[in-house]
Amino acid sequence: MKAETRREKYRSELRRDILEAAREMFVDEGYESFSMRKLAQRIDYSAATIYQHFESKDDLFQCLVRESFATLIELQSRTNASLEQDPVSALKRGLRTYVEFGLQHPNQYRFAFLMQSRAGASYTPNEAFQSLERKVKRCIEAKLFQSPDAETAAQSLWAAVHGVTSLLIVKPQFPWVTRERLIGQVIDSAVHGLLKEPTKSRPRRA
Amino acid sequence: MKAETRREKYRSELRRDILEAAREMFVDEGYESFSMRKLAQRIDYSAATIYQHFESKDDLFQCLVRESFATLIELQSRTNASLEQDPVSALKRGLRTYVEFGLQHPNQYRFAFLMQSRAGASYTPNEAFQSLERKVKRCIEAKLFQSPDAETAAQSLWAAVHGVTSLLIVKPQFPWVTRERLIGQVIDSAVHGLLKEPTKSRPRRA
Amino acid sequence: MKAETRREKYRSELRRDILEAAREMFVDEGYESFSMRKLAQRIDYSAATIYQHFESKDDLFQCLVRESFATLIELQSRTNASLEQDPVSALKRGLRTYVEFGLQHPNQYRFAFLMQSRAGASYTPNEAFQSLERKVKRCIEAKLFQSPDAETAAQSLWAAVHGVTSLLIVKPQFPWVTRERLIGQVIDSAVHGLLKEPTKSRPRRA
Amino acid sequence: MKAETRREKYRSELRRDILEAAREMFVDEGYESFSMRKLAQRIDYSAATIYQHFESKDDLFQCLVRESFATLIELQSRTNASLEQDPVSALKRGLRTYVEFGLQHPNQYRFAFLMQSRAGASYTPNEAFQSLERKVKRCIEAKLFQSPDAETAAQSLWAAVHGVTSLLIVKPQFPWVTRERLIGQVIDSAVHGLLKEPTKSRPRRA
DNA sequence: TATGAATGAGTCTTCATTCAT
DNA sequence: GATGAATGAAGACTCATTCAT
Repeated sequence: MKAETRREKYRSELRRDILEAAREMFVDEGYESFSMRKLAQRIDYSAATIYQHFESKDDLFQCLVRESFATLIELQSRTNASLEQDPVSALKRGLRTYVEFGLQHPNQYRFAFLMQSRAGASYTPNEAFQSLERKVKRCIEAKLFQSPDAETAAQSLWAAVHGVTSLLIVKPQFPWVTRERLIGQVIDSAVHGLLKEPTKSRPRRA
Repeated sequence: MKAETRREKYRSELRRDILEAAREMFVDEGYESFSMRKLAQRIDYSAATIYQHFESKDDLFQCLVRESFATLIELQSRTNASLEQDPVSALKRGLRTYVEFGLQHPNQYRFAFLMQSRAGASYTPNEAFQSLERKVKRCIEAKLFQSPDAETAAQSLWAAVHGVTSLLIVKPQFPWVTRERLIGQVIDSAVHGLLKEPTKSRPRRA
Repeated sequence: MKAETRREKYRSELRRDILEAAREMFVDEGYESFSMRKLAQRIDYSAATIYQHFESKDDLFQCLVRESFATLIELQSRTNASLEQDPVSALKRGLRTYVEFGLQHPNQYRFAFLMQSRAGASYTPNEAFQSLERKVKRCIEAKLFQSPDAETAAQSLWAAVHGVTSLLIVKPQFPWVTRERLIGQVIDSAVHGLLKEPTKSRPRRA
Repeated sequence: MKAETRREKYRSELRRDILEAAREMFVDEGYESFSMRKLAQRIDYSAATIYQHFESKDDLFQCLVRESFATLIELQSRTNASLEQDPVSALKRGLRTYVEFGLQHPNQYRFAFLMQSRAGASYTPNEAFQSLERKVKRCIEAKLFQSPDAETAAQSLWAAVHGVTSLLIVKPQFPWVTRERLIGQVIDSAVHGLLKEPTKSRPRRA
């Protein structure tokens, strides 16, 4: 029994090693340029070994994508959990988390939100979007938004954060202002555009 | 004479065919997965023929990118021409034009803003962006914006419109609210987020 | 008639242009790397035009080789013609001409004397060798050589000059002493090794 | 253990097969015309298999060149070991060994001295030449040569022996006199051409 | 369980050559 | 007589994957 367990533990450790190395390489090189052989070399195992843990290159990649989404969703729900009194702050926090996730997992983000074709659709659980919608609804319930239209609100917010995220990923060489500044401005504008006038505390940016 | 002309016409037609087919394929499969052989097969010519029109895969790709940008830029400059008195309205009009361009030429848009080739760096003529920046500056000169930081303003606006545009293109099956409504909300939020308080005439959306 | 002639003249001029350009390119790039298209480009004609003057790449090349040999043979016979009183000097002159020919037409030389296979054999008219033999015989008739064995003498001389020539061609990057010095030494040794003792005026090289 | 060994043995056998086949093909067709595909076909393996043993066409070629030189050098150094009192005899023996090496390993010789790859420059280890130079220097130290210029002397000797060797290899169908006779004459002439007069004991060849 | 060996299919690209115009 | 267009065949090389050991 114990031996079994030890072996299993070893097995899953190797699996993790593979995933970790693969994640870095996918991000660095993109899906097509990623190669099983290079991965094998990097983790100092034979290429065949990888196939005992993952069916194919695609399988490996999808595992990573699923993991990433799980992370995103968990991050989002954690944001939910920590009930800030202010639903607007909570909303902003969620949006920030979304952007940060994208910047940290650019390849998964690409696959999830920038590609259309092939298996593309299946990669896009919009669970992440639902989390955003929930936060919007809380703002509406608190009568902080001009309009009770949660869908339009959520979608416009999504558009805004997706905009920054994807541009920063796809055009890294563009002469952007500080990431901090840009992301802040986008989120602030998008959220404040939905708020009722008086509630609004405008951001104080130089 | 006539023969010459006919030949030339034929030649440029073939060139167009290649470009059109290539565009679709690049969009469907991404830069790396795209293959000259597959393209050749699709247009029912030998691979070698393509090389009489384009130096290399990369050359072909760049031509498409350039085309896309050219189209967008031309549209933008047309918008510029019609000088509206109100710089904010002009700005909004420009943003709308941008989104509409994307929705009407989704493949061109993809090329310009959603794809990355390996050689990436040099492919980003930001002429399109400059047109936007000019409109922003006019608003700043008219003291309508909170901050004189034209760059941050322009970039945040770009992020917003790029967000809607790309989401609508890439996720057409998502249960969006009306395009009109969504686009309006995004643009309004993004622009109003930059305006000074009093100037602001909030949009009247239900 | 006249028109015909003019046309013919033009035609043969073009033929010459092709040959001249091709010769340079063959020498620069070697047989395999030479390309009809590059040749066409260089002479500012279409590739197809070349095929109206030469059946194939190989035909073109063989024409050049034949020309080269004709040159070599002519050079040799000219050496013969100018009857120097001294048959030894005539012999040496002939050997020198041989080496110089090789260095000036390295690619033809390669094909003639360094390659074995394929059509190789046909490229090697040993007429050139016969010219050498004749000069050797004159030395023997003048009782200047130790042995009356013209064949051995001629072959050993050929070996010597072929040795320098081919080494200089194949190993250009070797740190050779002056070409002049090396060639001189090789020829002097090879010839003097055949002479009768007293006749011998040793070369005075430092 | 045994399995490992067997595998290794098999592996190195295949490596040898590849090398042997490649050598013949390189010799037959020249560097450029040689093709990995054709090689693969000939040894009845896929082209990809070759790449598990050699990095590239050039790598394969270089291995063969190195092998050839190694063989020659080993033979030469064996000659050096047997110190003969007479430096001239030692020199002649060395030259003979050189020629014999060429005749006994014509393909190796071809590689070492008759072929040129595009990347040429670095392929010429002149270690083999140095062995010859050392023997020449011993003659000079013994004041047997007319000139103290070891370089010119050694190079002219190399030219002579290379000349016979390569002609005998490349033109086997030529009506040569006896190999013995020809080689003897070439070496004698080349060496004696360098000696001081009185020392010279002319060869007594009919 | 891990792996070395092997491969078929695929990549981009270049070439000599033909043919209708 | 000259040529643009077109192509099939070939080049080196890489890859994901399978399988016997």
